[in-house]
Amino acid sequence: MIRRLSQARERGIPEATVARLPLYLRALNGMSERGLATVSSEDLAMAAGVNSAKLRKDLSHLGSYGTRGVGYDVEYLIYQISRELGLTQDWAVAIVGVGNLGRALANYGGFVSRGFRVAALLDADPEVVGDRIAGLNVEHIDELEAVIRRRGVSIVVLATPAAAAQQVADRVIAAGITSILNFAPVVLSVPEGVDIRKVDLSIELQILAFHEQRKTDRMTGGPAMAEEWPEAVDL
Amino acid sequence: MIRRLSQARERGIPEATVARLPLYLRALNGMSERGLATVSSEDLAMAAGVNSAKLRKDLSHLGSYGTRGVGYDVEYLIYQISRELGLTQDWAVAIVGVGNLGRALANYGGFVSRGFRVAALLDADPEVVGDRIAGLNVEHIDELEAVIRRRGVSIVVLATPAAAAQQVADRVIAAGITSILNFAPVVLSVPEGVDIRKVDLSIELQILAFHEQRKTDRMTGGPAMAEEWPEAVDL
DNA sequence: CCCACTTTGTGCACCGGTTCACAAAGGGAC
DNA sequence: GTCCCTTTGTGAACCGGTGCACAAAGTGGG
Repeated sequence: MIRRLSQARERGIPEATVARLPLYLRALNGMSERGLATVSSEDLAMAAGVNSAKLRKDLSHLGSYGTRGVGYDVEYLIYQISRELGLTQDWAVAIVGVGNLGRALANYGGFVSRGFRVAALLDADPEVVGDRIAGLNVEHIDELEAVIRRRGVSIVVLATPAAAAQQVADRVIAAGITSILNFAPVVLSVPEGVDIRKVDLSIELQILAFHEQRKTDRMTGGPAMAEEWPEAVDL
Repeated sequence: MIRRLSQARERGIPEATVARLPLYLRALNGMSERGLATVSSEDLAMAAGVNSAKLRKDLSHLGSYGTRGVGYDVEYLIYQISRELGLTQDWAVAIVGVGNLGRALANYGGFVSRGFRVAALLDADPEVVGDRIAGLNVEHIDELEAVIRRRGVSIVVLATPAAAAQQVADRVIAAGITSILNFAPVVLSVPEGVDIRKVDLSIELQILAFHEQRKTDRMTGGPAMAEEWPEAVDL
């Protein structure tokens, strides 16, 4: 018991590990549904698409929850990971910006299934304010602070146009929010202590394009180094 | 000229660098619009939200495109990064799965602005096949291989339900696709040489929740270690 | 032409994360 | 109780990436 605390979760779980816990959780939920009682690190790692040594080290950061010679108890591990991630509590999420993406997010089932609940939708366009989407009334952005307070919102999803994102971010931060998921293609500047995660669809495609280009270059006889850049391009 | 090739892009740009190039590109485009001719690593790094040494090292992997004492020529650097990322060519993208998310992606402006063109929408549901979305006819999934060939699609975006994703992935890979952007919450298993990038909205929220929990724990007098897990939980 | 100033490109030390490989621990058979 | 088998938990080497700090390279003024 003392041992567990000492070398395990005492202080901080590596960021890389935190990012993989949801993956393990999903795999475990699948196993739970299929009625599996225990699982080895080998099998779970396979299902989550990672190396088994990495999985074991990740889990060791939470504590010593496996049984040597047997594996991990599926239900118990689900509970432990859920608790560690804070999914045993209910998180109220507000989505700001109800365009195509905001609508898609509001209707996305994956949120509710975990501990997340879309508690508010907000937009600046009077045209959409008042609309009913995914069982919620779209409220006006002027109500932002009031809505956050009233509904106990603690995570905000930004799905606004790029131009509005920083401004909205400033307001929600002033209202006490410290966790933001940003879909707008801008670099937000935020004070110390505020967590921002960014999802950028266009960037993902650009990374794919880079690799795809490399692959096709290779096909067609290697990158055409010399002619690739005409030597004297003066601008 | 030989020097540039020797220590620079000869072989491979670090993955971490590739992931940041789109960021730099966006910042540069903003500067170009505002009429800036040159920019220092300090300013560009600021705009992209990274450390200036990192920016310089990243750019040095592409070649030696700056001028000491001056900075980087904005237009020239835009050209070089675009070319490196393969954005000087036109990429035909197919979106499979025209639910809420697929629709949002089809209408998302960020794609077209870079070298990406949504060339096809496909779905299995006869209800939506034939619909016109973002100027495109939704085609039936049975046409997948034919559409990929006919339209010269080289990147596929998966926005299907989780249950269908692996099956669709297998088909597009068999049809010769080697770059996939996956929005379905599953771990796809794919052969060597196929690039998968994954965007998972629910995972991002879970990571935020983890940090948010830590923060609020700290507020309320540190994590309640002892009582947090009742010692003997036997399952 | 030379000097002072700016800014790049990079060597180097450092750090977080990954992977290997194995000792420690538990289960089950006899 | 002892032995063998399985599987965890982790020490240690390794690897990619980060950031400091500075030499090299270029600009502009006098």
